[in-house]
Amino acid sequence: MKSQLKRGTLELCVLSLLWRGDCYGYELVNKISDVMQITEGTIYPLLKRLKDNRTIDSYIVESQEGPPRKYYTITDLGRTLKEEQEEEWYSFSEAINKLLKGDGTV
Amino acid sequence: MKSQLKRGTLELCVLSLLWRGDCYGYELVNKISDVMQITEGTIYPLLKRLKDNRTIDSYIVESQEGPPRKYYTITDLGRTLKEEQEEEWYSFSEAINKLLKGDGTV
DNA sequence: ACAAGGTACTTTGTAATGCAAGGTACTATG
DNA sequence: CATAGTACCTTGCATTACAAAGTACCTTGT
Repeated sequence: MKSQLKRGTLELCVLSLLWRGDCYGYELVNKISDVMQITEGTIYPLLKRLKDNRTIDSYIVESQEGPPRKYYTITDLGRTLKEEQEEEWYSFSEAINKLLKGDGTV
Repeated sequence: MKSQLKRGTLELCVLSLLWRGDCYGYELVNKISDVMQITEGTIYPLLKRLKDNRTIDSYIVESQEGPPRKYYTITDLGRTLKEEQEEEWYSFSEAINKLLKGDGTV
């Protein structure tokens, strides 16, 4: 059940992290799982969707500590989407908070 | 896409409204759609799930202004779940906000 | 009486997506 | 060489918001 809450926000989380700097997939998994429980099975398909979308792009970097890393970088389109989704998130979460508190609005 | 955000929170919204007093389905649709766009096709199946769950219960009341209304009332189990989900929502939304703002945590 | 519109409920099917589970392959360490 | 850690990817399932369509009742205007 809890997993349902993540829907729609995970994409924003990824865009937000990439907005601050390129990351590879495994790194994103680690960073995000500090904040909420997720696994690779969630992130890799999401990254693929975002790449198909042209929201992000990728490039390979060799590593001496293991297999090569696929770094992701946010595109201009991605930046636009990130701004939009951030707006949406804030207004949505405020609406929920308002409803939960039962301010006159409802 | 926006619809994805609602996942997991709609149930909490319904429980929260019923926590404050019994409502019939159509009334819930109207109250919630003040805050976010939803339709009957979303609420009625949800109410059915919650009833199967024993989270809520229902009773029929005749109406002079149209067809009889099916009022829903929250059960003790429902109250417990509402408290839990409310907690979850607050901690989840704060975690997202923290990630979006890029506080040291990530 | 009858059409139109609002109230109220229900069901069916579809799309989106988080996640478990399984797989590949490389490097370093014991 | 076995194990563990890093890093990637794919398949299939479960959940759930929602469009669409249908039923049935009451009120109001003509």
